[in-house]
Amino acid sequence: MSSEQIKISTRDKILESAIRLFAEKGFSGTTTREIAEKAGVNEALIFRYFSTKRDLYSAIIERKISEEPGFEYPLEAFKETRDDWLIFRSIAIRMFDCVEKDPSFIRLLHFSALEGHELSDMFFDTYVQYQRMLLSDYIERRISEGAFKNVNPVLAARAFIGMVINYILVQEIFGEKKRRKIKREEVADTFVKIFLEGIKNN
Amino acid sequence: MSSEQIKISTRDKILESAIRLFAEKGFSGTTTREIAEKAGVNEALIFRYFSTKRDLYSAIIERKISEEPGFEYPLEAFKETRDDWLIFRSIAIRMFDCVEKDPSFIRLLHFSALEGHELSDMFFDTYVQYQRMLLSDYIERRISEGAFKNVNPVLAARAFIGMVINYILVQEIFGEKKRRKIKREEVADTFVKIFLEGIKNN
DNA sequence: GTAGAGTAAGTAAGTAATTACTTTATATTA
DNA sequence: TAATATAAAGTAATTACTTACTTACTCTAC
Repeated sequence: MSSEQIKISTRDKILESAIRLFAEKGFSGTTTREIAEKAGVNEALIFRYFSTKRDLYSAIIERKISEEPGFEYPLEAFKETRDDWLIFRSIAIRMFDCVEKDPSFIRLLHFSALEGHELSDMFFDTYVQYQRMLLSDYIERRISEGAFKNVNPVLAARAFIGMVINYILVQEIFGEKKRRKIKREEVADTFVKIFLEGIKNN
Repeated sequence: MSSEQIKISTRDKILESAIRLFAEKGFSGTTTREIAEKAGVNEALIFRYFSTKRDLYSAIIERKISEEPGFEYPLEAFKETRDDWLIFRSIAIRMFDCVEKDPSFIRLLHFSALEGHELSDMFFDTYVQYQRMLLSDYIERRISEGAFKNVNPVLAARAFIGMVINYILVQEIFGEKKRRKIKREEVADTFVKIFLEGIKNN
């Protein structure tokens, strides 16, 4: 009870290293031997836990889908607050946080889409569609309240998410990370400012 | 001189089918046998024209880099016009056009970045960086003229490009293409409206 | 407590298929 | 004649995946 050793199961070791490798080099760029080496287990064990390499990949995506949603929002805030600045800013910051906490996530998402994995749609829906829906609902309400201009709320949501996601994508995948280093807060503030000034009435 | 047959060289046939396959399945997801089959040439010929598979990939990226820049702007317009609406709208439309004309382009760009090809940086610079620079220069000038708010011009440029690119990306790579079908013009108008209203003074 | 049985975890070696790439010998064309 | 193409066969390495076997742990019976 006192000195409980944290024993990482073999299954988890395999999953962990597979996530990192698939995120780094994609499905067909990663070999099961590499995965086993990185996990420090025998290659044959992979196939004891997962019947095929593709199965392992699917297990990873399923796990990512069911895991803490990464950028989960204060949902109540969406319904009670009308503090646009706070809401949009917190969404942007939350997206930055999510990617910083789990850098393999965005690479996995893009690899699985490009490589056409069967679960990539669900992956996409869980994160992107859901988020977009929440945001466009909020925008729609603000339009009907007369606070926002009368624009297509889905397009407006996509505009805002697009700014942020694309910024992150360029940093993470196109490796601009190291070159420029603008503070996240400045980025978020600028984007929110442009967007809100652009959509607000008056 | 009269009945000049359009003879597609073997090299071009190989390049052509390799572009399509690499864009579809990535570098490590594509085999040289497939490329040869699709091109209708013998597999051995690939290695007569390109010493390795990697070489072929590089040749493709180099070709895409040197090719007509896809979305080339009316550069003079940037310096002479002050019609913000026209400029931003034409940029957005031009990006839509480019991707529609050559759907493999955006997939190649993303695959090469994810798979970490050595030329992917140059690829990125040629298209994204250059375009961003043009746009941020324009924004900077408009700020100094007092037409735009005083925001970081590079961030503003990235905000606008991000909206459009992300929209395209989701349609093309995450396959939302078929589901929704909003007219490009409506998308462009909405984005430009939000952006310009957000950045303009008064 | 210990023998033994049952089960899970681990391993080395090997499978057949596929990979990028080569070779050689034979056509076709300019 | 000389470059360019083809087909077919073959290379060594690598691939995903399997096999047959050993070890380690756990539970039960006495």
